[in-house]
Amino acid sequence: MARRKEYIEEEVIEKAMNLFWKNGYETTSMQMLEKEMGINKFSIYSSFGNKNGVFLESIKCYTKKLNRLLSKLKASANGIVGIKEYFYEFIEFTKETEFGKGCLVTNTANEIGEGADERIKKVLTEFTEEVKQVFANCLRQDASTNEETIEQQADFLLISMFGLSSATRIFTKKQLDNYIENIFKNS
Amino acid sequence: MARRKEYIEEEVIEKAMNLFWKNGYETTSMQMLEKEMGINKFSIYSSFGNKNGVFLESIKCYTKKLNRLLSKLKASANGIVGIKEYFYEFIEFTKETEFGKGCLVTNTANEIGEGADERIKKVLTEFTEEVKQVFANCLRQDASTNEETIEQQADFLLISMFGLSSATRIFTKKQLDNYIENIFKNS
DNA sequence: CTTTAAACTAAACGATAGTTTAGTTATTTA
DNA sequence: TAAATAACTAAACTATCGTTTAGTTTAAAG
Repeated sequence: MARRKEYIEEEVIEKAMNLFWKNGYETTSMQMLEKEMGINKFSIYSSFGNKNGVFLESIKCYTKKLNRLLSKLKASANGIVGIKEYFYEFIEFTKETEFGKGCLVTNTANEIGEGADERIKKVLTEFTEEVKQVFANCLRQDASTNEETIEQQADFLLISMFGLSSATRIFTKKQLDNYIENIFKNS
Repeated sequence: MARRKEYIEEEVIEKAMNLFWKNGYETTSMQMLEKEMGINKFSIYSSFGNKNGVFLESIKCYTKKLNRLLSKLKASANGIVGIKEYFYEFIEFTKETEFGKGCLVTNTANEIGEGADERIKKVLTEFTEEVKQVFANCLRQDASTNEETIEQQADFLLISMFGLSSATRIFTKKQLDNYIENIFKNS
């Protein structure tokens, strides 16, 4: 019975996501969000509750983006070679935006503490677990290995992803490529 | 010709370091520092200039701590096996404090952006480069390999350290051990 | 058209951020 | 022992934080 929103929530969240991605959670202020999202504080609060709410939706938006890469890996039947390709695509993905700010999920995992919003912690652990399962499924496509080995290899690749994410913030493309090659040396 | 300080700067910086280590730079406020360091804000500012100054000295204090582990590696002549031992000692080191907050250097590298204090960025890159050189020297102790390979292997190990640092915040001891074993599988 | 309620603007909120200052206490040294 | 000066305490400072509220505009529904 009343006025319609003049903005699309998915659109403004994408802009918020980019700001959080670039600056991290703490450094990003509501004023910065207001400016970047192009809407008033009132609108932000009525749509997302509070700053944590904006951040939560931003991470969901981010994981949705990353999930496009991940679905490609899910669909592939190239075993560990597919994972290697995913690693290369991942470093390209982190360069999609002009700033070299690693991976929002990893950045957040490194930034937040125990007191952090439970919903955010949940999204992070769930996404991390999902990535691990995708890796594990790929590994099962290759020569027969027992489940314990697969689990360990998947963990290894997952932690390697954390290193790669940090590395994209600091190291050169050449160093990143070299890192990936070393991970998959015996594959 | 006047009163003496009632605190030792090295001692209060160690306390500040623990707070930054636990909470990160942004989350740690001057009030928290005041309480933890046990001295007045005036004293903090007269000793360290500003919050950035406290943080800078905290990182220097941290790298000094880490350098004790590193000197052990420098002194060792066990080649890559020595590096592996260092990795294991490193995860123990991150558990020295009751909170599992990874490595302060890595945390900071993941938190700060372009606009960060140049002195802090300098300390981080210098320390990172030093670790890489120690790794490289160890690698030279082993079977003859050319300099390019050594450089690449050192980069690989350095990035692996970043992954391990993040991982200590999230993963179990078992998973960390498994990760290290995988890194050095073919050694 | 009029009613009605949601979405807008913009200003204000209290709390806390990092930093500085005024005034007091203490100790060295001449 | 007195003068000088650095370190102390505690309060105030301005700016900005995240959040809320009061008042206006807009458009859907009766």
